[in-house]
Amino acid sequence: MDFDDLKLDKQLCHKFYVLSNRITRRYRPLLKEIGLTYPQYLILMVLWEKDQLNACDVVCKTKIDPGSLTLILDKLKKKELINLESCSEDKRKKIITLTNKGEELKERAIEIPRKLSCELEDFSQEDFQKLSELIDKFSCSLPQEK
Amino acid sequence: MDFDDLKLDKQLCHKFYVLSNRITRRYRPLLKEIGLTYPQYLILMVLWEKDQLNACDVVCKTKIDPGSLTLILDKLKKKELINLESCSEDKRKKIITLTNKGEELKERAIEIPRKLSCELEDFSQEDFQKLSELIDKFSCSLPQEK
DNA sequence: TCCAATTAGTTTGTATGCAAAATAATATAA
DNA sequence: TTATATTATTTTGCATACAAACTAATTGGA
Repeated sequence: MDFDDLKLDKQLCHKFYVLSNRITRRYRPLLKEIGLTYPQYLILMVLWEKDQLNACDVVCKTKIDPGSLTLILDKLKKKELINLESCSEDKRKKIITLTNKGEELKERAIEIPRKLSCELEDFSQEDFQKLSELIDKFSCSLPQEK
Repeated sequence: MDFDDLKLDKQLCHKFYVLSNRITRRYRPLLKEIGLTYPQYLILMVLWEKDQLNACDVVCKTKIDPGSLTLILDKLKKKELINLESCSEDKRKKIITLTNKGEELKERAIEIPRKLSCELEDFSQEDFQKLSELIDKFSCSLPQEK
């Protein structure tokens, strides 16, 4: 029988696994300077774009697991970067709002993508664009999750 | 100031984060059928290609964190899929070997990449190849880690 | 030869990712 | 209206990912 399909080098999944972890590792020291982890950074990014979201919105945008989100939000609250309150119209919903401190962190965070993009060597804007598009296309070609 | 660089949609890192998790999630039910997690599957894949590796080799190939590897290997041993023994020439090294049961699992595992590749719609072999190449190129353009 | 690197692996503590079950509140259909 | 379904979030338990500190064994250089 032919087992070539089981060779690690051929697995796109493994390339994603490796690169995703490696990218996060790249962010880590920079994020540490402003006291954030990567998922915490994701959450703040969506809030910096549009403040006052509920947990569900954040899950939708960041794709962070809902179960994990609860814990991470608690941590962001403890760091006084966000406020949490339940929605008066729909008490199931939890409204997330940036504090001043959270809003101000944006100024320092903006340096992160800038620093990191400078690190890339021999990877052009066009490559970047193309890679981005292919990932989106691949994403769309995967079966929907429920 | 311009904060466009902080928009989530523009972050390649996030695309990787999302897709990598999504792919792993796709594997999970199939792997569950043969009693493996994704990292466990990675380890077995390298052993199926070449049996009798030490922990360091496995780290190199799979890029699994060394600290995590210790635990995962213990679990694979508990499932009687591998044997662990220390190398006689260099006692620091830990030799990993497939058991018969571990070797036999290959037959069932081969179905996994086959099933999953069938799931992709509108994503051609050429796209696949191109994506794979771009990821490699991107990978190379990242600064080396120590 | 002997000690200072270096290498291979382990341990510890923190932070997710995730499935699945559980809660609580709201929407909906009969 | 009322029982049922759905939605939003939390909880629980397990499995990594990772930095950092640590141990043990081996290598290399003075």
